[in-house]
Amino acid sequence: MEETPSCRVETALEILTGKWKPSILLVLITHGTLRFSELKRQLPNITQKMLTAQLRELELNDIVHREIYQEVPPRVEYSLTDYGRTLIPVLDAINAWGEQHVIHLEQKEKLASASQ
Amino acid sequence: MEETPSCRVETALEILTGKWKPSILLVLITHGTLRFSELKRQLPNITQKMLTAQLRELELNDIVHREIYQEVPPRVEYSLTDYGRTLIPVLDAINAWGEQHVIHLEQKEKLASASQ
DNA sequence: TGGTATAGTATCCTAAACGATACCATGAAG
DNA sequence: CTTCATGGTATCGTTTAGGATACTATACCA
Repeated sequence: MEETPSCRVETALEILTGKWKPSILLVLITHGTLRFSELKRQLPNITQKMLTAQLRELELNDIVHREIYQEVPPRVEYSLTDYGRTLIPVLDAINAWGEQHVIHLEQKEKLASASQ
Repeated sequence: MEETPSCRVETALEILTGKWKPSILLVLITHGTLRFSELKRQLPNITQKMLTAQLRELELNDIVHREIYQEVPPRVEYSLTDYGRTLIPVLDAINAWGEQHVIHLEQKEKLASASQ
């Protein structure tokens, strides 16, 4: 456990990467509190197993709060923690870069096909 | 190819993730131009295969420039492109969040062991 | 008595990422 | 004519991520 910049970047990226974590976070950011089944409805192709697993990891890192209501059938609600909300600017920065990267790649394509 | 925020975030994250890409980028940011062997020296545990593969991907995405000199033994130099440098603020944001996240987790640990 | 809803686990399988190791081409230096 | 350095490929095996599917507990409702 050294304290290099690349180690810190990797620590942060661990939280954001995985096939589903960005989508889960964005759904929670835009919808606030959601129960498990609602979350699943917003992510049409995720399996129950993956949704559970990713939520557990986010919970372990204090990003997501899990509230269980003792009812039958069960009700479990997920939301961002205050701490989790500190990720929003980071996601925004990544989103902004990704947005213009798509444009950058399109222009590169155009140049490549024009020069043929 | 839809244009959702989560798709853009994932596009950007594809470039940053992988076991070695953050380290490679940070080495190139701090050292400027490096030849293959120097890059490898800075990343003690990477295999030649992985270094080559990751550099090729970064090159494809226009992040890294590869300059071949026709000499024997071969000389190949890698550096960030101008475009690649636009990633630096993003990496900085991720790094800053990762830095305080390490602290956050330590404090959580402390609280957990104190309450036992 | 049996079906329904919710939020999961458990088990097995595939595909992709990653790693270890061996090999290759070139020309200069000895 | 052999050796060395560089910047790679090729091949194989392992490990991890992710997916498909089946199963579970609980209480209510018909």
